[in-house]
Amino acid sequence: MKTDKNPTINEYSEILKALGHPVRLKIVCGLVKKETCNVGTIVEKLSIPQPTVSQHLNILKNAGIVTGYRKGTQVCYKIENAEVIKIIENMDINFCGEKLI
Amino acid sequence: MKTDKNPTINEYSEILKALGHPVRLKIVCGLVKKETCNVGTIVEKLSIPQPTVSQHLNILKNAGIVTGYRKGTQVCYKIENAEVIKIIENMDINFCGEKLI
DNA sequence: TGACAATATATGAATATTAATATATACTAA
DNA sequence: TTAGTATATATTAATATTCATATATTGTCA
Repeated sequence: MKTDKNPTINEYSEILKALGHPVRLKIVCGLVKKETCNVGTIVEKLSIPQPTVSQHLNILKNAGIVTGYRKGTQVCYKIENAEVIKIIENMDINFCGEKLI
Repeated sequence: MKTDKNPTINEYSEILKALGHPVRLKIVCGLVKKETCNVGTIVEKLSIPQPTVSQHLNILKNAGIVTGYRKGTQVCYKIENAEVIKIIENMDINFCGEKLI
């Protein structure tokens, strides 16, 4: 309840909008479970073209949800935002065999 | 954890997408607090044209988030989805004087 | 019934999103 | 330096969203 630094309605709606795409939600759920993941692994697991994945990661980055850090030739992404972890962990998702990352 | 009837990733992304708009998030947060509200009141409180409000309510209805019921000449909306209440109540929103509904 | 109030729907223009292809950049190893 | 791997960015066409105006529908009451 440190109300002051909490996200405003507009900030939350930005976050929810970014999470409101199946590919991005899979990525974020995966990162909540895995802590960290590089781009190539996401590309493989989701079977989506690499530029498309980078574009989605960029949207998540702009929403303040993830950050990336270099690790040699790869870039690893992780969740940046504690609020988002709370939101995701609070949802009872039925993964029904769905593969994440 | 009755995993079977919980929303899937795709269903959740639909919900989050619907919540990912400042006007709709205000409406939903307001309904979580107020239990129920008619269209006219939302129009007044948010100072947004009536058709625009009806359109947003329709999006929320299609996402399974709210339902409306007639009460004489008015239509009252309320939250339909328990998952959504959980999501909203779990968020630490800084309303900073923002008026809801 | 007619008039009015409350809400919904239709339409369309402006804008945004999505996702693919092509290309550029950054790092590593030889 | 060069080649190769990993990732990012640019561009673009298709599609979707947003939001306003105009109009239709539904219910109430005299």
